[in-house]
Formats: sequence, structure tokens, C-alpha cells
Amino acid sequence: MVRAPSFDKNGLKKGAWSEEEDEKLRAYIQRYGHWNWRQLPKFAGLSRCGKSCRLRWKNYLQPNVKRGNYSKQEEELILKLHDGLGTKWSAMAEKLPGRTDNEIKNYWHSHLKKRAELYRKMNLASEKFPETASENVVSDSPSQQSSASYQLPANASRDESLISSDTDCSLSNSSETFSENVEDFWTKPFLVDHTSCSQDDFLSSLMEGEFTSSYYFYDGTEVFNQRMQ
DNA sequence: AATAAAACCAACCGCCATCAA
DNA sequence: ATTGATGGCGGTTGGTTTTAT
Repeated sequence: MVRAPSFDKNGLKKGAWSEEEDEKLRAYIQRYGHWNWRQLPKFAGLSRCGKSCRLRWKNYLQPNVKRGNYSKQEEELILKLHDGLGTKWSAMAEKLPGRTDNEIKNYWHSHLKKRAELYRKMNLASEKFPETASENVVSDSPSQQSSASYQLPANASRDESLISSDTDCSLSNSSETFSENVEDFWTKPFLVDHTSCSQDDFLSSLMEGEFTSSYYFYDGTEVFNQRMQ
């Protein structure tokens, strides 16, 4: 999964980091901080370029870096942020404590991009065949119906490969599992349920007020109005 | 069991902004 | 005003693992 170690023309090591290198970098930064990335490897006894050290620290060694197991709320927030910010991964990372820009970017490309594209296709199909789409609206209440603009068209295949195996794990702050939600995913409108988002106050607060416009799907469909700060 | 394809993600690369000299 | 050093960002690559055939 990681690049095999090699050396560039300047004798600097590239590729996967060893535990020994990690320990050197961690120990140095914890003691002296990162005052100059370019100079740091020299003083830390590493045959790496400064950029490589910075990236390793930022994305892997830095304390409080969360790894894997994205919660539903985090996924929804990334989708929402991507809609508003585009590919400003570092800006997104600021809104997701413990997540790095690189990790968010990877997660987007490997998990969420396909889902977002699927939603977009569904919305386009709904516009093209509104009568078909309306037949498929599953709504428990009039208010939900009015706010839910996405629905799976009848002719859409249930390509469950679009749901990654990674997300099939238990949600970090919830007893419900993603597999339990797969059916909901395909039978209910894609809608953020604000009333049930009590697991993570921080993310909830972001979901409820930190943005400056409404949340739209890719075709411009407004999903819900969001007061942003 | 073997092989191919897809998924995943750590790490690299190049560009740009900022700042000090 | 210019130039070089540095940090940071986003796009992309490449190798491993997993899944499908």
C-alpha cells in the first residue's frame, strides 16, 4: 500500500517511512518543534526532504489525527463542504477535527465521489422523468416530502458496490451499523436528519449553522436551507 | 487456485503565496 | 521592485490489498 523505499539523486530517502524514522521525527518535533522544515531532517538525523517530513508529521504522526471509521455525520459534512467549497481540502479539514486534508481528499475520491455522482445522476433522472421519480418518493410526512429532493428512480440499479466496505463498520458514536442503514439509504430520501444528530455536538453545530448558503446537490437542487455564520 | 480488475491510501510532485533580504 | 527560501495546497501516482471472475 505504500511506496517502496528508494533514494533520489541527492541521496534522500523516498517512499514508505520506517518505524525508526517515525520515532526520530516524532521525538525531534516533540522536543524542539518544527521551526524549519527544510532544516529539520538534518538535525533530526533523517535522510528525508523537509516536505516529506512535514507531510508525515501532519498526516500521520501528529497527535489527535483520527484514522478510518468516518461517521455518518462526517460523511455528510464532507459532502456538504465539498458542495460549498469545492476541492478546498484544507478548509474542509478545519471543519473536521482530527481529519487531515489528505485523508479527506482520499476519502472523497474513494468513497464519496461516487455517491455524489450517483445523487447527481438521480437528480438529473428525476428532472428528465419527473412522473417516474414522483412515483418513487417515499416520505413519512409532508414536511419530509417537501424537503427531500433526491429519490432513487425506479429504473436505477441497486449498485451496492457504491457503498464502500469501509463504511460498513459500526459508526463511531452510534450503536447502529451502516449495514443496518443500507436499506434506508436506498429507500428513503437522502436527507440529513438534524433531529437525530445528537452523537457529536461539534459536528452537529457545524451542520446546523456554520455555512453561508444553502446546501445544494450538484444540479442545484436545494436539499435544506442552512443558516450559515 | 490462479489471474485480473478494482479499491484503497500513503506519499510524491509541481505550483503558488508569503515573507525576508 | 526583485529574488530566493520556505510552507502549504491540490492533483496525481504507485504499490498493496481485496474482490470478482
